[in-house]
Amino acid sequence: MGGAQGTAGRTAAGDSARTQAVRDTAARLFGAAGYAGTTMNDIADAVGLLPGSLYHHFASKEQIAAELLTAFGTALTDVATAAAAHPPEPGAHAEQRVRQLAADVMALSFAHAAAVRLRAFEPPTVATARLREAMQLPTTGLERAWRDAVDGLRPAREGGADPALLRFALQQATLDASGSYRPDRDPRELAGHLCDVLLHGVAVACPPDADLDASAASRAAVEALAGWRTQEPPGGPRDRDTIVAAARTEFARRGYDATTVRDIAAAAGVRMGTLYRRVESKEALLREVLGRYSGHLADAVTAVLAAGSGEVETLDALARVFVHASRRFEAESCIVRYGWSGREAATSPFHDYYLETQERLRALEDLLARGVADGRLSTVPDMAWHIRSVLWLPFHQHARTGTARAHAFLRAALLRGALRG
Amino acid sequence: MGGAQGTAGRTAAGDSARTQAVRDTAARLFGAAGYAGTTMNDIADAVGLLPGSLYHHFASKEQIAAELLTAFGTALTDVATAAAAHPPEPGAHAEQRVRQLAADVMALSFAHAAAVRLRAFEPPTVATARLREAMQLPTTGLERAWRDAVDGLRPAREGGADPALLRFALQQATLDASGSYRPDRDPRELAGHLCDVLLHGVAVACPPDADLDASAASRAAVEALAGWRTQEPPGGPRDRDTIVAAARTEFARRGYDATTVRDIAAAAGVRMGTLYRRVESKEALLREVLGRYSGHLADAVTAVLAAGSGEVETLDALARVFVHASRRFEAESCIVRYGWSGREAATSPFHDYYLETQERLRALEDLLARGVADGRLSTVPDMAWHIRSVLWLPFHQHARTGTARAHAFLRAALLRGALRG
DNA sequence: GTCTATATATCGATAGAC
DNA sequence: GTCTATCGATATATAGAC
Repeated sequence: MGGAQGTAGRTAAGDSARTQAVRDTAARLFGAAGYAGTTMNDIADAVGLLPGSLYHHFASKEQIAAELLTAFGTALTDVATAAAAHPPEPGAHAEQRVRQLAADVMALSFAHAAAVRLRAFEPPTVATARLREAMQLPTTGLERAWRDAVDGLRPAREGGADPALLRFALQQATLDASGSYRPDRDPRELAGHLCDVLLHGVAVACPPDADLDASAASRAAVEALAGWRTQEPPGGPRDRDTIVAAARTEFARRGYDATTVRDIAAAAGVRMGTLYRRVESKEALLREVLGRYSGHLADAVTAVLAAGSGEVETLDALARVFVHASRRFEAESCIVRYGWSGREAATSPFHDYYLETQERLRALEDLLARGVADGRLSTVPDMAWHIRSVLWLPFHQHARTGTARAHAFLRAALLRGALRG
Repeated sequence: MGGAQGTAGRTAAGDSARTQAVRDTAARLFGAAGYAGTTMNDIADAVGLLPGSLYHHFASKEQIAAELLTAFGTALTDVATAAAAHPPEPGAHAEQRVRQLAADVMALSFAHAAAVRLRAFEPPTVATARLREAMQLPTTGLERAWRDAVDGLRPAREGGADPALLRFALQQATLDASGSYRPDRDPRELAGHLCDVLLHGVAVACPPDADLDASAASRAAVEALAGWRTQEPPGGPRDRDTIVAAARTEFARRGYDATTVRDIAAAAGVRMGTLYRRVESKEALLREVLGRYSGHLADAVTAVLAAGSGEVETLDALARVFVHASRRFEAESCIVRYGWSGREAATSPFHDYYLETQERLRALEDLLARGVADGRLSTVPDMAWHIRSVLWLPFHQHARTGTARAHAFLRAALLRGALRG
């Protein structure tokens, strides 16, 4: 197995060419704009039909999405089954097995980008019961495959990368890859470079923990993190901030698109009239939530970069920042994850946030370039993208993983390399 | 109790005037055009709102209908409870009790015409589960009230009117009255005249059964009924007649509006293309079904009227005809029952059939007028309407009632009077 | 298999009554 | 200042016809 997993993975025997065209078009649009963000009208326009005619091919919008998810699940099971067919062997082959699995899964993630988007980037509350069921991919086989593959690696040294977190990172990053990388890249090459980063690390020589903890960048990070803790006291019950806080919670639960102004008003305990007296629009609420979030992030990142430490120490401090950010701003992480679609459109309320993340990515690229230039960092193609996707992994979602353990893993894997001795 | 049961029966405390206006308007339109025949757009137009604005007042179209049905059920229970409060006494008061109950129920039927229409004249298949549940009126109390009232009447002579069928006729005719009479009549007067007809009969002197059976009208009726039995042999499987027969069955099951052309094609075992090759339109199918039906009815009625018997014998023969028609053309009876709304519109596919029923009603009126003129029939206001509603009662729906027993009941009640000695 | 017409329903936003 | 009732736009879906 392994190889090409093109649109063939989504075809169903016996379907007419037009039915297939509808499915493919829907997949493209779902992948780009999400389920709620894609209307039957959009699909019909793109295919060249009238909206009602779609219902000759599919019983409902939901059914199209469910079929895409099912096809993805089937393909994943096939990959896991093929991986299980070759029992793991310790030693030299082990790394190759991990790389093979990463490449296979990442290829699937790209081939089924719509399903990935639906499963991982769509808030569960917008989906009906049937669609939620289809979102539950059969990942037990895949988890077993990752466990076998990672267990085959040379046992970690004392203080090395936590194998459980390594499994988690590899599985999560490869499965959701199509949401983290640009679609024109080769997923198998990306998988290889991601493995380079996680298994071998990017620091040519890495200082001991004590030195990293004592760096100026680290101290700047810790200080910025302390600033995040300042919680504004909740004002009066009908205060504007109360509404913003309610919007934040609701956006995180349902996603921006699926959250109605009525939801927010109900959660804030006010009526529509009051809400619209306090805030301009639903979009303004999102901009405010994202603005505060991005401001906090920018403060911390700027402080770390300005501390003047070496590139390795700076990268370590950034890891500390992002690990804490995933926790402290879990709601905002959900919001941007769900709302990531259409981010590039200038009219999108996510656009400003998107631009700021692009700025931070460029700053990271500059940092890495300096590190490569002065010989402190090894180089890998698209290194900034890989590092960003690893820094943003939701480690806190993995059972009992606190920020300290997550940060320790990032040091061990990202800087020193999970396989390095 | 008893008295006025105007729109007050449908009001709900705490509703705004507009909400009440929406409910009342919906009731009016549902009563006139049925559930499927009334759109939210129609209601909104009539109230002076946009369709979407209706959803501020009611969660769904279904909810409006369910509230109307519930209000009708509550009012019926109140009537039954009030009737039970006065235990029945044998003797002179008994007839008055029956008349009181008939008047009360018929008044409710008129005040809740929309609910009556929804419950009795709407095919169950168009309703959702929740609406079907609301259609199940709490009639056990009412049945008990009718049993008590009718049992209080003087026991029937040997060969007199069957008390069970008398209960059935009174309950059915009063409950569905708003579907059988014009809405501008006073329901309490109508109830009184209906009781006159059923309890005292319209024949001044009624010949014995043997003479009725031997009349020329009776022989003409029996001969016409035999003609109905000629079943056209079902042609080829894709024959036009096969499609017409399938349409007849489907229309009866779901009602004309709710039956789709796809339903008919599936039932006939043909594809849409074949169907449209054989028949002109869905409407043409209905016209053909109703045309055959009306033709058979007209043949029988014309033959009976042309037999030249006396008015009493002729009426008895007509009773025979309609009792058999309810059975032989049960499907058609359902179809016209469900499709009765909008019958007066010239564009309605039911219009032709409606005109023919009007003709038959006029013929019945002429017959009755002759009978009154020559002293053979007693006179009651709107007599033809009452007789028609009794002749069309679906006796076969009452447990184990065959045509012979139903015809015997009509002779005993309609001609001789259930109470006459 | 597709079109045209139209159904029920939702949602962001706002005007105006209280 | 607050909230109710409304609009305008648009969503998903169905059905007759060809």
